[in-house]
Formats: sequence, structure tokens, C-alpha cells
Amino acid sequence: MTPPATNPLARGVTSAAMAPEPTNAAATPVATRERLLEAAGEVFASRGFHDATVREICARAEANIASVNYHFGDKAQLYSAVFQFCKSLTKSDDVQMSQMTSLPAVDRVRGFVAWYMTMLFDTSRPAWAWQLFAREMVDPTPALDHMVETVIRPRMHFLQDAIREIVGPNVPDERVNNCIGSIMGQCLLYKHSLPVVTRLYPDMKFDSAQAVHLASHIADFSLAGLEAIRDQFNSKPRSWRERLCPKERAKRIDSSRKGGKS
Amino acid sequence: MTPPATNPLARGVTSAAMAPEPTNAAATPVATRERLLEAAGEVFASRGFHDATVREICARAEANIASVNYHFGDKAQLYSAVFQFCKSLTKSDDVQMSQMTSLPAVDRVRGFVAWYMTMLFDTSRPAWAWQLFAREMVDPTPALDHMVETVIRPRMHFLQDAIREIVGPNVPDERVNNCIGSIMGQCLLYKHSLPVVTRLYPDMKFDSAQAVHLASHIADFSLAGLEAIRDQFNSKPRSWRERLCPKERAKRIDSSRKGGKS
DNA sequence: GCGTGTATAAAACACTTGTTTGAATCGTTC
DNA sequence: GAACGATTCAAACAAGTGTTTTATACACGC
Repeated sequence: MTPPATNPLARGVTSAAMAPEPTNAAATPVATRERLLEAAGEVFASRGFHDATVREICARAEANIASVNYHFGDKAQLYSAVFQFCKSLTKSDDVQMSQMTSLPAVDRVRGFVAWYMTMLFDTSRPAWAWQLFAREMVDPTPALDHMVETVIRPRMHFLQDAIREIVGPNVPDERVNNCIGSIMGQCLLYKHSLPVVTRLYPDMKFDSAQAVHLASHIADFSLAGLEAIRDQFNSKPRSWRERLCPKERAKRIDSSRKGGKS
Repeated sequence: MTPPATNPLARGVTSAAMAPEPTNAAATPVATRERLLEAAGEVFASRGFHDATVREICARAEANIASVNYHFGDKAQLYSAVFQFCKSLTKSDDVQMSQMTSLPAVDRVRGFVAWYMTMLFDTSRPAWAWQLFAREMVDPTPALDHMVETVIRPRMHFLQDAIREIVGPNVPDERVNNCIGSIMGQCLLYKHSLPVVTRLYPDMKFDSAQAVHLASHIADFSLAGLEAIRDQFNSKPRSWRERLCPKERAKRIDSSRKGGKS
């Protein structure tokens, strides 16, 4: 009878998305809202904002088609609510990250890669949060700006600090950023290009064990790369490399300076 | 008057997509077909198959909305024709690739990365071919199966051979495939996660010079990673590394064996 | 000139999408 | 029990999509 244009919308997006228990009415109404939120998260994460339909979301939530409009206003605001909800789920990862700060830089890189790959491969319940973030990178919505600043950049800073500690102060910032890209790119390949990977290697399994396995490889591969960048920018040989392979190093620097292939 | 259900469709997809000049009628009709093909390529590459609309394609080609149906049957078959046309454009890359076979493996990896990055960053005229391929990796259509076998796998074999030559015969195939993923992931990051990268580093330019620069970094980074993998699987120290840093290597192997972080 | 096959044009069709409507249901309060 | 507000429901709406239809213009062989 009374179409609440902005009332349940504003209340829902701000409060109920963060606090799970309004408890102002009976048990059923809050359940629909939460079912809607959860179903939307799954559908948005697997199909993206554009391809996801409110009909599928409502069907999975066993709710009426009009419920999304009643509780959230429209599809875009439902997405915002899901996004806020996802962001609140990543707080536990922050503490896990902060616990690593006391470790040496090499172990922090290993820890980061292992954590990130586990997140990307995790298909358990609240894990569509990271799938949603990964999708936002490919199919950006207006929420991406906010996500980059609050979710991605802090984690990139974590990686940046560890990389800087490994390569030393002589490597320019731009090159450190390239190293961040190298590590993140290796991880994200198995999320963004999964259709290709599964076709190239049909026998490959994508479970948590594989995530650990891949993380180990990526860490090995990347730490060696970081050491090479470090050596490249430290003329006074701090390692065996310069003493034994001066020609190789010179060639490498040269090719990087004039920026091209052989 | 006569709706040619399958006739112009079959002729179009097979012959006219490859041969640019049928010259059976006046000059105008073939022009519309080609304009349609080119416009579709641009729109498909920038929006993806799903988000691309035949109305936008026809508008850009300055053709009627019904023309896509008349010349190609339907939207899906238009995409197939575009895809076939793209594939024919990659033949010139094949010869460029074959010219590298005589180079040493390290230079082949450098050459491959430089070539691939240049392709991904190229925005000149027929370059939407590679953008279309990159999009197919994220938003797969039924054409992906064909594309993996005819376009991607041959190039992965090229990389695989070079990597195998670098790391030696002791490294298992699975690990070589992981190395392929590491290199490709670093390259594709700047295509698939571009919205995030531009927000993280707003000052970054994405021109051909940057492509060469990034390719140089990726090659440096990856070749060091490959050498590390090689050393990891060759117990008899073929380099300075094992002699001077046995502890580091033991730790690295250990962590990779039990497959985890620190 | 005329019929024929080809190509284009405008309109309409069938379908899916997000969204809205108006009534029906439920629980609480007086 | 009546009244009220909150919630759910089935149906319809408006806009966009790919596709089809119908009619028209054009070129060519007879």
C-alpha cells in the first residue's frame, strides 16, 4: 500500500548491511533481507553486475521479485549493500596481515602470496567477497574507485614495503611498482584467465591444495625475480652474482636501459 | 522479398571473411559487408560479445539494423565471422615468431614478451584482434575452444620450448606450465586489470614505449625466476648459488615441498 | 520494358531486463 | 476484534535487446 521510496533503502544500506541483527520485528523479515544479500553476493560474484539478474537473485533467495526493490531501492543499491557487506568481511584479513609485519620481508612476500591465492581459490561460504573484488577489476562499476582505495591499495602497500626491503633503496619506485604488478599478475591469472587455463590444462585441479602449490611456485619465481632486480641496481656486488657473471649482468642492465629485446 | 536464411551466411563466413574482394556485384554491397565486419570487430573488442549491440554495430557501419541478419544470419554468426577474420590477421605474427627459433632460449623469451606486450598495447587499426582475444579469455564464448587450440596453444608451445631449454630436463612438466603462467600472468595483468592499475597509478602512461619498458621488466623478472627454478631442480650445483647459499636453497626446496608459506 | 535476384530501409515482433503497481498477508497495538 | 504499519505477492509496465517481416530501390539478362 505505502511504497517506501527512500525509507527502507537508506536504513538498509547503511545500518543493516553492517549490523546483522536489527531484531525490531519478527524473525522472518530480517531473514529475507539477509537471504537477498547473500544470494545477490553469489550471483554478482559469479556473473558480474551487468549479467546478474534480479530474477535469479530473488529465485535463489526464495523471495519475490519486488523484494529487492522494496528492501534496497534498486539493483544498483543492492550491489552497493553487498559491496559494503563484503568490505566488512575483509577486516579479519587485516589482522592476519598485521600479524605478518614482524616477519622478515621474504616471508612476508611468501605469506602474502599464499594468503591471496587461498582467498582467490576459496569457494566456501563468504568467499564470494574476493570473487566479487576480482570481478570488479575486469568489469568495473562505480564501486571500483572506493574499492581501490579501501581494499586494494592498503594491501599493495603491504607488498610494496616488503619488496622495498628486499630490493633495497636504489631501485626506483616505478620499478618497485612493476614488481608488485609481476606478483599480482601471476596470482590473478588463475582467476581472470581461468577459462583459458582450464582448456590448456584440462587435468589441472583448482582446489585449496593447488592454491598452496601455485602460491609456492609464484613465491619462488618472484623472490628470484626480486633478487635479480636488487642486484641490477646495486653496482657494488653484494652477492656472488657480480663476481662470477659480470657479462650477464652488464647485458641485462644494457637491455633494460635501452628498453627492448635483444 | 526472399529471405536468404542460410545462403549469404555460409558464403559470408567462409569465403568473404578471408578474401576481401568478391567483386561479383557492384562496389557498394561488398563495402557494407566489410564495414559491418570492421565495425563489429571494434565494438566486440571494446564491449564484449554480450554487451555489444547490433544497433551500435550497424550505426557505426552506417548500415541498417537488418543488414547484420541479412549478411551473417544472426549476431553469433557475425561474431564468428569477425573471429575468423581476426585469426587470419595473426598469420603475420606466426612468421615473426618463427624467425626467432634460431635465437638462444633467453632471447626467445625476451622476444616473446616484447612481442606480446606490444600487441596488447597496440591500439592501431586492426589491433582489436588481440583485444578481442584478450576479452575472450575473460568473457568466454563458444569460440574460445577453437581459439585456445589454434591461437593460444601454439604460442604457449613456443614459450614452453624456450622455458624447457632454460630450466633443463629435470624440472617436471607441471612446473614448466607454472612458469608459462607466471610469464603470461605478468603480461595480461595490464590488459585484464587495467582499470585497477590506472587507479592505483594515475600517472602511468600506456603507450608503446611503456609496453617496451614493461616487457623489459617482465623479461628480467621472469628470467631470474626461471634460473631459480632450474637451480632448484639440479642438485649438482651448476652455478654459484648452491656453493654460496646452501641454506637458502634448502629452505626454498623445503617450503616448496611441503607447499606453503614460511 | 520486364521480370528476377540482390541489397537496403523502416517498422514491427518476441523476448528479457529492471522496475512499479495495487492488493493480500502477517504481526503488533490499542 | 479493529486498526495500523510492515512485508510479501502476482501482475503489469516501460525500456532495451535480437530478430523478422514487409516493402522498396537497384542492377542485370531477356
